[in-house]
Amino acid sequence: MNAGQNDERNVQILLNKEIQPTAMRLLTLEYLLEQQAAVSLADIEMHFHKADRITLYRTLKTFEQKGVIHSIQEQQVTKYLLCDESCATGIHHDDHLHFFCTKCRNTTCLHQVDLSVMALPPGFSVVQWRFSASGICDRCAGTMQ
Amino acid sequence: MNAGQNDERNVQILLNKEIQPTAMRLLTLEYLLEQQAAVSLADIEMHFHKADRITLYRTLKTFEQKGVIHSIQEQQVTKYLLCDESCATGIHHDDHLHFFCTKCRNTTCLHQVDLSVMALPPGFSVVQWRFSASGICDRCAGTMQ
DNA sequence: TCTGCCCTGCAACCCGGTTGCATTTTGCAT
DNA sequence: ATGCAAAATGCAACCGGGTTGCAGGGCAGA
Repeated sequence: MNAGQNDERNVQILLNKEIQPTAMRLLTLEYLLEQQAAVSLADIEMHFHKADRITLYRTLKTFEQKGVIHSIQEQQVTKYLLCDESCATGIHHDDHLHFFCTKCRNTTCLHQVDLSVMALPPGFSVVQWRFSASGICDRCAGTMQ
Repeated sequence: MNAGQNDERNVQILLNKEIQPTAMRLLTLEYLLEQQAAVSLADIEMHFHKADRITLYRTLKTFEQKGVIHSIQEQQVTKYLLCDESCATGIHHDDHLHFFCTKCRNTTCLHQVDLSVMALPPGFSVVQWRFSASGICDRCAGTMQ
C-alpha cells in the first residue's frame, strides 16, 4: 500500500463522517491511525512540532464530535483514541475498558472485556459508562526483570 | 448528639489515621461527613469562604494520603469522598462504582454494584480500578417531569 | 471572477492544581 | 512556665491544559 492509497482512504474516512478533509486534518488522522495507545494533545503537538496547538485542539474536538475519536481522562489530561466504525456524530459507543499501564505509560482499549454484566440498582439509568484500570499490561508483564 | 461529642468523635477519626487534629482539619472533616456526594476543592472553598485555598488543598491531600478520603476525576475536576473504614495510609479500597447524575450533578458511590465479575485478559495485572457512570440517579428519576 | 464560509493561527485568558517560602501554631522536653 | 523543633498555615506566584475571540487566508460554489 502506498501513500497515495492511504491518503485516498483517509479522505474517505473523513468524508464519511462529514468532515472536510484538509491537510492538517489528514495528517492528524494519519497520526492517530498509527497509534496503538491513547495520545494527548501534547503528544500530537510534539510530533507535529511545527503545527499550531489550537488548530490541533480544534481538529481533535471536531473529530470527537463527529465520531472519529473518543476522549478519556487519564491522570488529569485528556487523551484521544480512534473510535470504532459504529460511532457517528453525537453517537459514541465507547463502553469498553481502558487500561493504563504504569510501566510503559500507555493507555489502550480492551474491547474483549465484557462489561454487559454490570447491573445498577433500580431507578438508575445510565447514559455513559467509563471504565478504566491501571496496572501492568501483558506486554510489560512479559519483560519484567 | 451535641457538637462537643461530634468534635470528640472527629478528633478520634483523625488520630486513628495518624493525622494531627487541627481546627481547619476538623472543620473540613465535619463538612465532608455531612456530604452525600463528592465535593471539589472549589466546593469546600465556597463553603468556608474565609479559608485559604491552599490549606484546604493540602488538607485534602493529607486526608487522601492517610486514607480518610479518596478522589475521583469528574469532568476535569478532582472531587473527594470519604473512604470506608478499611482504608489507611497508602491503602485504598475504592473499587466501587461512582455515579454522576447529569440532572442534580452529584457524584455518589454505589457500593452495592458488584464489580468482582470483571475479568481481564491473561497477562494483565490490575493495581487500581476506576469505574464511573453518568446518567440519571434514582432520586432524580422519581422527580422527572 | 467574486463572495462567503470554513479553516487556520496568533494572542490571550481562565481555572484547577501545585510549589516555595515566610509566619504561626503545636507538641514536647526542659 | 519556657524554649525549641517540627508541623501546619497563609500568601504569592507559577504552571500547564483547556478554551475563546478575532483577524487573515484559502477553498468552494455562484
